[in-house]
This record gives sequence, C-alpha cells and structure tokens, in this order.
Amino acid sequence: MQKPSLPEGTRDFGPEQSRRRTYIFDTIRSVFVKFGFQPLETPAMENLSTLTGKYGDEGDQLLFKILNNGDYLKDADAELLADRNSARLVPQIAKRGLRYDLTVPFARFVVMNRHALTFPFKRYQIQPVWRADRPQKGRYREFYQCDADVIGSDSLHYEAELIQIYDEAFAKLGIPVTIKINNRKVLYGIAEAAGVADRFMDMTVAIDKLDKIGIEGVRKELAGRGFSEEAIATLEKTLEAPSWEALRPVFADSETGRQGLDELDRVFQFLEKTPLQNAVKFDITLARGLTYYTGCILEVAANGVQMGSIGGGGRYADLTGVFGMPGLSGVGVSFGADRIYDVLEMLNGFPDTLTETVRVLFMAFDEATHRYAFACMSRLRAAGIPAELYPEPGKLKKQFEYAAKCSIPFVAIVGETEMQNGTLNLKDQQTGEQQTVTVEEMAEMLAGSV
RNA sequence: GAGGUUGUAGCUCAGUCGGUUAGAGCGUCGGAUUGUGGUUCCGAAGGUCGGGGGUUCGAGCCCCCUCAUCCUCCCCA
Repeated sequence: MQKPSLPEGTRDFGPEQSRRRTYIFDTIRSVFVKFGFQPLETPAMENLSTLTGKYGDEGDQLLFKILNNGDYLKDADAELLADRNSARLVPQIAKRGLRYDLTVPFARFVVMNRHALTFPFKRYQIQPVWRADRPQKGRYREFYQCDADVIGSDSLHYEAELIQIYDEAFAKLGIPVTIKINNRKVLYGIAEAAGVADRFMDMTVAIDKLDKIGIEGVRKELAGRGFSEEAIATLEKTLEAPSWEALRPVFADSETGRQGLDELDRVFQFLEKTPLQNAVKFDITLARGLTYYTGCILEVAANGVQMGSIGGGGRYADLTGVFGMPGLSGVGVSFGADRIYDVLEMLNGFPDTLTETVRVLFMAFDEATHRYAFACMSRLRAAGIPAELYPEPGKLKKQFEYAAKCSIPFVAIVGETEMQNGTLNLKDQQTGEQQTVTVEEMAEMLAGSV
C-alpha cells in the first residue's frame, strides 16, 4: 500500500471550497457576459512551439513540458544526450506543454480561426493554467485565470471598459481594490529621457520594485546593472513626478513617451462620467513582466491585504504577429481566481448562503417505509427540491446525526402510520417544530422556505 | 535556480537531559437509547515517529543523506 499525495503546488477542492470557487467564477463570468464577451475554451496542452519564446527566458523555464509518448529517446540527438544538454534536448523529447496563460492560446486560436471571427472579437476564458514555479503563499503550480480580451481594435475605450470590468467584478465580490494603471510607452519615454532606451527591460524590472525595496534599493539595483550615475539621477527625478501630466516636459524629445501620456488621457476621459466604486491610480512603477505588452498596463491590488496582485492585464499591439497574422491589436485583463479566493477567505467575504444543498432528508424504519420514502423523495425531487433518503432504514439517531452533519435543514420521517395515511412527519431542524403533511404540501412549503 | 521551516494516530499537535510498553484533543466506530439530532457519559479501533544510513548498551530526540511540505528571494495571478 502506498500513501497517496498530490504533486507540489496542486490542491484538491472539497465541496465547500468548490462551491466558493464556483461563486467566484460565476460572479466574474456574469460581468464578462454583460460586457459582451463570448466564451472560449482551449486545450490544457499546446504544442510547445506555440508556448516557447512568448514569456521571456524566465517564462520558458516555468513551462511544464509533456514527455512524448512511446520511445521518446529514439530520435534524440546522441550528442546532446551524451552531453546531458537538457535545454536543447527538450524540443526533441517533448513536443507539447501545459499552457502557461490564456492569452497566448487565445492568440493562437484567433490566427487559426480568423476566417470565422468578426473583429473586434471579445472573448472570455476561465480555465486553469500551469507554471513550474516554486509554490508559496498565494502561488500555485496549477491555478485558474479568468481572462477577458478584445482583439482587432486599438480603440482606447476598451481599456476603459476593462477597468470597468475590474471595478464591477471586485465590487460584486466585495473586495475593495486599487486598480493601477501605467503605459509601456511612458516607461519607454522615461528610458529615452534618461538615455537608456537600449536598457529598457532592465530599467523597468528595477523600477517595478520601487514600492518593495524603496528608492535606495532601486538605485543599488540600477547601479548593479551598470547604469551610469547621471542616468540613475534622471530616472530618480522622473519617478518623483506627482502625476503623469508632470511628465510632459520630460518627454520633449520622446515621441513615444508623449503618446503614452495621450493614451492615459484618453482612457481617463472615457471614465470621467462613469462613476467607479474603486480607485484607479496611475502608478509609474507599474511595469509588468510579460514581454508582449506595448501600451496601457493594468494591475489590481486588494486593499489592506497582504497578497500579490489579484489581476493584471494590458495592451499588446501585435500578439498574433508571431503566428503569422500581424497588425492585430489586442487588450485584455486577467483575474487570479485562486488569489481572489485567498483574499475572500482573509476578509471573511464569502456569502454564507453557499453552504446549503440538500433541503430535506428522508428517514425510514424498515424495508416497507424505506420504499415508500423513496417514492416520496422522488416526487419531491420532481418538484425541483433537492432531497436525500438515508440508505439504511432503522435507528433514527444515526439518521439525525447524518442530517445534522450535512446541515440539512429539514427531515421527513416516515413510519407505519405515515405510510398508511399517505403523509410524512416533517421536522424543521432549526426550530424543532414537527408537523404531519402530504408530499404536495411539503413541496410547497420547502419551495417557499429558501 | 538560492536560502530557510516543518515532518509523531484520519486531522491539529504534545513528547523533558538520549532511558522501560510513544500521549492528548478532535474525528471514526460501538454502547447507554428498537420513533427524534447537534449535549453528556462509557468503551474500542487506530503508529514502519516521512524514508534510508550512522553514533550509542539504548534514538521520536544526536549526526549524514534523501523525500515531502510550507515560507522567503527571483518572477508572477
């Protein structure tokens, strides 16, 4: 006999957790649907070539690869094998991998189905993704993302729409959040202004950490990466800008930077007359790692809770280009369902109506009444009321304990007398009240007692 | 990939300086109670002390290795 266990970073979801997760998914989905997004599902596995090179070197390492079936070493390069060159051997022995996010599979889908799609195409997708990350708090190796993306338009009104989606979904879930916004072009403008445009990625990675390691830490980080004293000084001054408007003069020589500011302007103009329930804040330090973002970038943080971002997204001007369909702009957001779950748990934010399922438990004393109870239960179910029958007729004690443990609010006791009269003894578990009723009367009572 | 934490009954955890037969609570099962639950009382079952090796007269405890877990960094949802 072996002790069963789960792979690192994965979890089971028991009935209560599962109900709560469904609640999160349903809430987010209802908002997606209201905003005109259409459902999409893609396979858990993709061809590895679809996934590699889309998330940076770091991302490639975090991809779960699926070993080929059959004699997977047969055609492997003998030299690579002898050298134990794992990195170069992988493509030869693994042609598939588990998806890392929902955006790249979506891009793949769009390219493959362009003939059937009408653009702009808005799709939502709620499915698990896998990352070979080291698990820790709020980080899992299998987790769900809830994505909404629009592809085939560069209108900035979609950025505004996606902010509304974040706002409404988190309001519905009862999680106060701050929606942070920035623009990759603004970041690029900052790099240009400091004369470090060629080190754009290094720069963003460093300033992304500002709120975590402070200005001193960022300075060290940049110096460590070989940035000059004056470049660091310029960057530091820029980071102190009180608003994005204050950056205008800085971008006198940066066309891209000015463009980024204009885009932010437009987005906020759209939102001007639509009240939001959560704060939207320009955050110059927001960088986001995924390499394909090109315009506005978004991130959501739960207020007053120690948790990494619970949502993120942005615009990617040319995601489908790598799949042979250039010039298609997209913008999307992602909800981290598992982190949202953790946050709701910390906030005690789940509705308590999620627990009840079975409304009534039937109890019988012997074979005959058990059969009668079975028929009664069936009629109740036919009336749309979730009902159960205890499998063993006999002692009531066990049956009552079962009802209590399963939090079943009503029990229906069926004995000789009840069977003779075609009735049931219905007991309210909360109040202890009991009354003799027919199945029809009972169906009516329970239907109205929710 | 780097660093740390914790592994003892189904679950949560005690276990003294290395010393006889490893404990508790909860849960499970049976009984008190053959038509009325969540309370109470009585009883029972349940352990290769994560695994392997070592030190010792003697290891749950000390040492080495290993596996798993959680956490931190990196990065992310």
